[in-house]
Amino acid sequence: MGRPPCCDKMVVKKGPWTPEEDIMLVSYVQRHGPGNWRQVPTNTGLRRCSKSCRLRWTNYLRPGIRRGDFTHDEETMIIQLQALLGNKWSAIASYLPERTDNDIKNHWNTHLKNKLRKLYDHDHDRIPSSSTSSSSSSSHHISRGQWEKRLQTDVHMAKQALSDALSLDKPSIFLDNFPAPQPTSSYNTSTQTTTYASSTGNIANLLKGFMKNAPISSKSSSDSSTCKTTGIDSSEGFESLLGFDQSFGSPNGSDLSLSNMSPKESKPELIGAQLPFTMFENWLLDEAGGDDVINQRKTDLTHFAFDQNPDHFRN
DNA sequence: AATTGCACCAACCGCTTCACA
DNA sequence: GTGTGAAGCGGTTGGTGCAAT
Repeated sequence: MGRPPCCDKMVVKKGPWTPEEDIMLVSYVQRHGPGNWRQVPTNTGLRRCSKSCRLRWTNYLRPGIRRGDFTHDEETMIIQLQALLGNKWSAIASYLPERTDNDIKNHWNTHLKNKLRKLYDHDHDRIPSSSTSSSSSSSHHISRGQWEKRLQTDVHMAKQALSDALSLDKPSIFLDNFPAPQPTSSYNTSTQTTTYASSTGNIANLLKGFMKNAPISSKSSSDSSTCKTTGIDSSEGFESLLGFDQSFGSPNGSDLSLSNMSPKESKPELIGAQLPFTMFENWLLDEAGGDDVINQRKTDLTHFAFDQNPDHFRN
């Protein structure tokens, strides 16, 4: 016997939220705080699944969410974090506190993934197929094996750079560019009171839209035009975004430098904060095995020299 | 002007993890 | 240790708007 549904599917409303519903939810959360979502439909009269309420709050109404255009720096961070973490959107979102995991996921799926694919397809086109020997290939052609090896190297270098960043007794380029992860969906209740008081952005917009009697959610279009204005269309532009050298002269896919990141974007209040062992460390060290191996790896990583290949930190 | 195809993104679904009795 | 409900998470879907034909 399966788990009973979280709510009566015959009664709950589905589909886009109306401004009225948003206001009901916002006012409830302002009074009671987020959490206990099960009670929200009952207490607010909203004919919505508790899950839907939580999602609406987390992904849209929650204060502190920045919507609209992803900056170049944000895109760079997402790409690099995705390469490191995979599709762990909540983990990635923890490094971009103003963005929701859903937003990042959508942006990745609709923009960044396609750009990466184009980039790699472009390179694939220049790679002789494995069945046809590349004995006569020109100098800028590399074999499929070489290409795959370089990809592996990219990932390896990224891991090394990251590990170095996690070395606590050494200044870290990584730390300067990636702020400590922040809790995302699990809303930080210790700060919520003040945050509610200043939850001007989303709620003000919400009310503005409500006053105009215009749906606010549907495409806050000016917001969602994201890459139409800022997107990098050419693979050449995307190279610069990634720091890739498309000719694979060096494995720049591991470039963790975000030196062009503005102070605002790098969230200076977080820089230098001692990182607790996070999922990054766990992820790295999980692979290592026993404590001896871990300690050895940390020692090794401490001596990893970033200037082995200055290209890694080129803009 | 009508139709079609595509991009975008909010919201949903179902599985997993967490917390607690 | 086990069962149960709540919350978290990632993949997917469906509605909307816009551009191309």
